[in-house]
Amino acid sequence: MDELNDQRLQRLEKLETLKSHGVSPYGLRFDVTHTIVEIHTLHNTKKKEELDTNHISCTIAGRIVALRRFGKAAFATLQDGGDRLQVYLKQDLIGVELYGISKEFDLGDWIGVEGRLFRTKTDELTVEVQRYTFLAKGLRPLPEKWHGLTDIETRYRQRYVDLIANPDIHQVFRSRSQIITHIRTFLNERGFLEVETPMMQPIPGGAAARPFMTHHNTLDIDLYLRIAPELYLKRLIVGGLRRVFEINRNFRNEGISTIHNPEFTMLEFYQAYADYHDLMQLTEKLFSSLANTVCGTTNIDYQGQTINLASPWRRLPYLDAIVEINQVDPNILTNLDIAIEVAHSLKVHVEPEKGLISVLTQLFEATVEPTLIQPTFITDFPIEISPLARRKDTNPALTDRFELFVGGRELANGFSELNDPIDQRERFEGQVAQRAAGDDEAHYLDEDFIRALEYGMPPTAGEGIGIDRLVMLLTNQPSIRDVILFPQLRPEKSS
RNA sequence: GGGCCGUUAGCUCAGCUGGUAGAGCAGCUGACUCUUAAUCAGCGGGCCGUAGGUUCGACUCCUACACGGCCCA
Repeated sequence: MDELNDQRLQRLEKLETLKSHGVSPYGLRFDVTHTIVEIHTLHNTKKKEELDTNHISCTIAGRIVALRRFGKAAFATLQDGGDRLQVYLKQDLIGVELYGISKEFDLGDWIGVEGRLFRTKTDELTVEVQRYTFLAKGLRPLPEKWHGLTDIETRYRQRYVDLIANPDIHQVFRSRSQIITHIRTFLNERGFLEVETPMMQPIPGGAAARPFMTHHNTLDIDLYLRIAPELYLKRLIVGGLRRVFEINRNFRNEGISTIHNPEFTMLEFYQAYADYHDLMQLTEKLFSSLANTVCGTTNIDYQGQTINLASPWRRLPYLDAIVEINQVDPNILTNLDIAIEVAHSLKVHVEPEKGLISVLTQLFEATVEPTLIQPTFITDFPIEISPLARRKDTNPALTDRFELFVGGRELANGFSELNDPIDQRERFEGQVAQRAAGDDEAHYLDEDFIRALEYGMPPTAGEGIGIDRLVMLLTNQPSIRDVILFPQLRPEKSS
């Protein structure tokens, strides 16, 4: 428990004062006629004279976030859903008794008011209060009115205070909801079926990542929180669902950073009879329609950079990108020694003992990714790092796969799915060997998934899009914690 | 895991080469019936992140730890 500071004690006393006057500090249901934003939308354009001749009554509710008293009159600012409206209390209008009780108002209290709309001398739209009622007494002081709450730790730990003190952030989370709604509509219109697949999986599959583990007592089995829904969604394609998608949480037991939260939201969708080229086009359409809906333009600003999401986007093969962007000897792609040498000259930390592909991957992450500011599809990933993707017909060492980068970050990953069960088994066995060699991010062998493929999966393309990073991009937020309401932190107290 | 930075009143922040802890907002008392960072007069409020150490004396210097941020691996 928090210490009882003087301001809390004073508010607890006010609570008793209210009760002694027969006023309940915590109200029951309250019928509002308008939200505050509705008042603004309906009446913002109405002039002073119009409001004086046509009485407009309303009943609204909100939290007191500013209070200015003048003896026998007072102005209060109510905040509701991030929007604000001024109300005016006058002793002459509401009577000595009710006005007297309003002296117990504190910043942070919820009240409901009934009254008439008018404009003040300074032309501010205001409710002239005829009646008011306490809805909830606030016992803790609010952050300062001018600077708001800036302490990042408190903002994340006590998001409710952040939402009170910094109403601007409401828009970020409204945009987040709008984005997800738009995606659902976009996919529904194209015949995709929304499904839900297990969050608790006996074999965590579909990605290279460390899982969280839990235990089911009755079955007495260990289960993993999913790192991806991929293998389950493809089982549904086998079953004939044809077009499916899922928007839900994935869990990865890894580091936390401005672009990583242990639980994060992923969209995955699968389309039978399609290939990765189809998905690239679909992704361009989805992103530009999202940008138009959320930002009103496809030319968006992200942290000082202008990003143009209008299609078409650049497509660049993975290996070419490493050579082209670094302007280096193409022989790095086939010769480990040259690759190591180049990595050293570029001051990129690599682990040569893990082989050529690992060195190239590290080179790619360090030197290519940060340069991909404008939307770019990197294509044709090596087979070693794509164990679920279809081989290229033209080059069996590469896959029909792409990753989308925007603002220097990976936002999406898609490919033509591997639907050959024999090849899939070999790929899994390669992963199992890597796991045995100490790679704890390598994929597990999922026998039931192979069995499903043996029933036959039509040619299919599938893609995953990181929703949190997408929201960061479209709302211009620098950290994933700014688009997740309750980001993961260490507990406040050790006890 | 490593480096750097931060942690002082409810909030936002000062606090010098070590010498009794400061402001603004918020709060309390009083005045004020159109204010909007209201104004005016007065008053309270501190485990200076935690634990050690150095010192006559530590918010200040040192060490460890906790929590957070940024960067790197």
